[in-house]
Amino acid sequence: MQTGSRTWRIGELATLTGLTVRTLHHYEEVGLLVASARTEAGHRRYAPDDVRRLYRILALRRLGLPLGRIGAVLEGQECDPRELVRQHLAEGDEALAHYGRLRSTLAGILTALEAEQEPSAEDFIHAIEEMTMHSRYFTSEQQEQLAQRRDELGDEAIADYQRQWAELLDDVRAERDAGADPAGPRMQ
Amino acid sequence: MQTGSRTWRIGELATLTGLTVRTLHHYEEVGLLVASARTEAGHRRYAPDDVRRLYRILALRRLGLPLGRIGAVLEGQECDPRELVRQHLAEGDEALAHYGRLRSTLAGILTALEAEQEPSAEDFIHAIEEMTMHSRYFTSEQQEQLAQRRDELGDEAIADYQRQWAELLDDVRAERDAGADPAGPRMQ
DNA sequence: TTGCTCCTCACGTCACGTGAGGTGGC
DNA sequence: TTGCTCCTCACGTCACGTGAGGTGGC
Repeated sequence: MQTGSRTWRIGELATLTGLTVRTLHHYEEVGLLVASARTEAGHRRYAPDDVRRLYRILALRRLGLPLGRIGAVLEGQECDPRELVRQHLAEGDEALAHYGRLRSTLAGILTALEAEQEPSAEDFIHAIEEMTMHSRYFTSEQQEQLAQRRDELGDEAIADYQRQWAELLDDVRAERDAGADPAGPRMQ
Repeated sequence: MQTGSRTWRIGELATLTGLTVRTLHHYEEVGLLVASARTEAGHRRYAPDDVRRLYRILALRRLGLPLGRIGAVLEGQECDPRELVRQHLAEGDEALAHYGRLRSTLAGILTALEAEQEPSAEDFIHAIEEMTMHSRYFTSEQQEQLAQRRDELGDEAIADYQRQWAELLDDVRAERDAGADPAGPRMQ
């Protein structure tokens, strides 16, 4: 234990790992990495065991685990690591699929905007509305929400919901077309 | 202006959009969507124009824009929407590439873990270390950081840095192998 | 003695969630 | 009168960033 082995100062670890000093402070605050010693003046001294732990923290962090999970893994609290990795993969793949859809939407918007020479914010909003709202009034996320609610509320509630949305948008559209807005070239 | 057109209560909009009431409160706090009227008792009343604005907010939010940017777009402050979309695509694609690398790492870890029957946290950490640290001591993100620093600090500083990391890990390893740790089956 | 590093508060970020405690409208 | 909805604080979340104001070590 008390072999005179090398210790590291906080700034050294920060430089070596690319973390900031504040980040190491934070890890200590949440109990993830507590310097095993202090000098008389209160300066942190990290022992080799601390460095080993930090090294593992960084590895786990690279996987995108939140700090709490990292702590649990290091304390051996994580019951089945396979399950953790599987969940993590599933979440990542879902995000991936989500971005796939978003990406094609964005690309479509960009194409539409590039057809104009000096696109205005109005054009932008129009392009977005066209691209994102094409499935009648519902986006895919909203449809997922709907699917959930269908279970909770039943079909007729959903039908009612859809009727309300349609009514709402019709009202809004009617309002606009009534020309109550004298603000000029609202529609080109 | 004062046509007796329909108004909506905050709860109605929440139900219709799938947002929470709190979220609508928040949008008002940050000035993104302020109800255009209040009842005597202070209850918010949303006019058709408000609903139209909310509709656009939701469309822009689906693109993953932060609320501040959404506000800027709606006020016409966003100078070139094409540039915004391009940036957004670039950021997304970078995240996509990042996840691609992470995904294969995760899959490798999972394969390694599934070879065991009852993997321990130790196995987990080992698998991660193997997978994430294979490029000598540096992960790809750290290598990017290094590339940046190389410009700032110069090559010999980087070489020094690498020497320190190697030395550090050697020290730590020597410490471990010296058997100062009586905690049992640390290495299988 | 001059810098550079270190220390501890403590507030800010982002988009809300989650009560607490009280009132309005059908 | 009973619920359901609405209101305004105000703190919590997550992983730190960013000063403020002061001390330690070569």
